[in-house]
Amino acid sequence: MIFWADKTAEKIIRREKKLYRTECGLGASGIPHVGSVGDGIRAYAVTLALEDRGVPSEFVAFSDDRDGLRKVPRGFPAFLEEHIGRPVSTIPDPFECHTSYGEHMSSLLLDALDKVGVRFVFQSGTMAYEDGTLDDVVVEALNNWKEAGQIIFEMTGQKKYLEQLPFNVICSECGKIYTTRAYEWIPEKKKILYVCDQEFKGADSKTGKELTVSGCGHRGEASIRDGKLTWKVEFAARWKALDISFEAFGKDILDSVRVNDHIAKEIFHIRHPVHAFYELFIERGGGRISKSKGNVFTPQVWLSYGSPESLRLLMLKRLGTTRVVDVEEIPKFMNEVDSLKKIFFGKEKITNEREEQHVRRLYEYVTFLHPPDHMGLLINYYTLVQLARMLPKTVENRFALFKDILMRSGLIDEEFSDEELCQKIEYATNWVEEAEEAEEEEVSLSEPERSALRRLAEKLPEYTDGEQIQELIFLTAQEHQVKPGRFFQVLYRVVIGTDRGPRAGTLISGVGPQRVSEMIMKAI
RNA sequence: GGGCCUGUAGCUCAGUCUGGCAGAGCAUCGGCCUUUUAAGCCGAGGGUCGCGGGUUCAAUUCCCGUCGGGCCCGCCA
Repeated sequence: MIFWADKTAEKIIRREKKLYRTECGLGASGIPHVGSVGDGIRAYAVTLALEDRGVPSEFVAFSDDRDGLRKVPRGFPAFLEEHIGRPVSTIPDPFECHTSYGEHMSSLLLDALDKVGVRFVFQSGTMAYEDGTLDDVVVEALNNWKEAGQIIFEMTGQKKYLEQLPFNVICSECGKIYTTRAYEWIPEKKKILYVCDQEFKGADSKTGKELTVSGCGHRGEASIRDGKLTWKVEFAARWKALDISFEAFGKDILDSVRVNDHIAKEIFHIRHPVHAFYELFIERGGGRISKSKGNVFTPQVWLSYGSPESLRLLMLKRLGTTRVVDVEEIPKFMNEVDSLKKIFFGKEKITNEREEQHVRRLYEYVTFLHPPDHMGLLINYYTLVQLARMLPKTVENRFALFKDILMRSGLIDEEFSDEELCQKIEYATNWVEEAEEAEEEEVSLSEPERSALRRLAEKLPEYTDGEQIQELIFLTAQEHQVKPGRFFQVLYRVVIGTDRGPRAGTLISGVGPQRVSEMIMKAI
């Protein structure tokens, strides 16, 4: 097997379990970035690979909703400032539609996973602590906290946990989790002594100002359910408690994972899960999105311009290399899905047999191992973008026009459903309206060109036939001593904003001569 | 201070794991609808695979070094 998820599954399956669980952590402290669904999609791919081998598997989405809020996200209400340092599951939902801030955020991610077609079992971190799921592993960690602290120190040089328990208590007075220091573990009572005397630096991303959050000074005694393990041991703890066989992770938490792998072995006496390491995504420009609207690049944004398949492709294709990802990449991935599909259905050949196998398997995973029976619609995304550019949403019979132009130009002749086409048109339309960089190049017109355009605009409404319109354009150009080539270029620029396009007559008769006439008049 | 990714055609990148004539898309150029710009088709040009060494019959691929681009960790979660 040559696909990474299959290789990973082969490794995992040697562990001989009844049920193989894959896992990913879900951040719940901010609006999820498109990269955040990657963990889930990758873990789910491994679950599919395991099931494909006939063993049961499930994917657990573990929400880190007991993590504290460290900064107020851009555009969020100011009252959140006073909640900095508290677990996100105890902070009110600023949108008032969920029971907490944390629940709101993780619901966004779960919604995205759902839309992408990932099946998962949800586990709230807060619940896992509160209902005792993690009791045993917390006790085990705390009983060995000195040793754990030593491991952390040796691996990272961090001295903090030589002196304090790897456990963040939620202060019973002020409710903050990042300002406490747990200094004593009383095994026989299963109690933790702590003091709320720490400082940490949060931030308000709106103002950019740094906020120092201080503890309230409270001293208290906490139970093992009144806080959470620190990340450096928590992963290992939940791997054990939930019996996790696989977890992917990004470069940002590489250190934590290394430590946890070690902790898993030394403290919890389990084999750490099989991992898949991936590089992070970086954003280049972000297009218009972030600039004008202050939007972050969420999975939902991706899914408004691209299909679930395209997003899966992004996440599954390659793990190990840094990728630039922004909205401009979406059309490329849409087209790549089509090209994988072509190869899968044998419409296009790859000479390298190995590569062909890889591509076919990749396509299967892009469909989450449910490839369609028929190839269906293949259409270049940019083609739809161009069409969408000249057929605004308000045009009557928009879908019929799209279809007609595409059919007539022979771009779609395979079997496909209207639904399929409609969906792709919608993606491209959203793309044109929101994501495309408007390249408003001024058309500099010479006098003859201007008068030729005016003349054309006057005559156009009298015509309906594409061929005759084509003829009209040509004659108009000649009458005004404009080179036809130049005139067509000008015309395309005025009508659809590019230098070239489909046969002009067909195009104009499709869009409607009256409409085009108005567009020309407006432009000159 | 520690670590990761990356450098291949004008541009964006495959290919490197598993060594075997250097690839795609876009762009460029030429040709093709009886006069025109054809979201199409056919064809062409274009690369010292960052640089220097090593291993090998053979290196873009493996090893060592080096230079450039970028990122993560070094608070915490």
